[in-house]
Amino acid sequence: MIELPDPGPFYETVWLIVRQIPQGSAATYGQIAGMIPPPSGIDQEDYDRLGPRWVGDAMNAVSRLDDPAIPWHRVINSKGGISLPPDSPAAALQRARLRHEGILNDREQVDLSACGWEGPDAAWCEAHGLYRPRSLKPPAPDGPQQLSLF
DNA sequence: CGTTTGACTACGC
DNA sequence: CGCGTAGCCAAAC
Repeated sequence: MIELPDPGPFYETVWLIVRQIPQGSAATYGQIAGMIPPPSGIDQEDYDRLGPRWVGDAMNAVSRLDDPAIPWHRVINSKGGISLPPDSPAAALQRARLRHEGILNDREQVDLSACGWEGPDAAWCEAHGLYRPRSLKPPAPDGPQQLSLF
């Protein structure tokens, strides 16, 4: 099934991470990139800029592999939206899967503050030489916010 | 083998 | 808050 000659360690690492995203959660390209140390020879500064795009490349490659073990649909952009061309079949599939998991709101976006992935546990990250991801949820300046409903 | 494009983001209006 | 832009590398053409 895998026809790509050698996707490279970076892609493999991306796929490894994406496999950890649980049903009902979503991660962003930048978030995933931020978990991976810069490939050798790449400045941190450059990597911050390019990493998210490479993650996108890895997702593009995965759709060609069509590996059901990699929940690529749970990877979205920093705005909580789908980055595929809206009219493409792949986008339709992603929308359908996200909707099926109940995390796509009426504006066809994922509320990252509610469904944003918090990442694997620290032990897992350390075991794989990865960083813990930054949280996608809004900063809590002073402990858990009281939900002021009234 | 040169050109074009893109599954990104941060930033400015 | 939505839309346009720059920057930048690797794939895809």
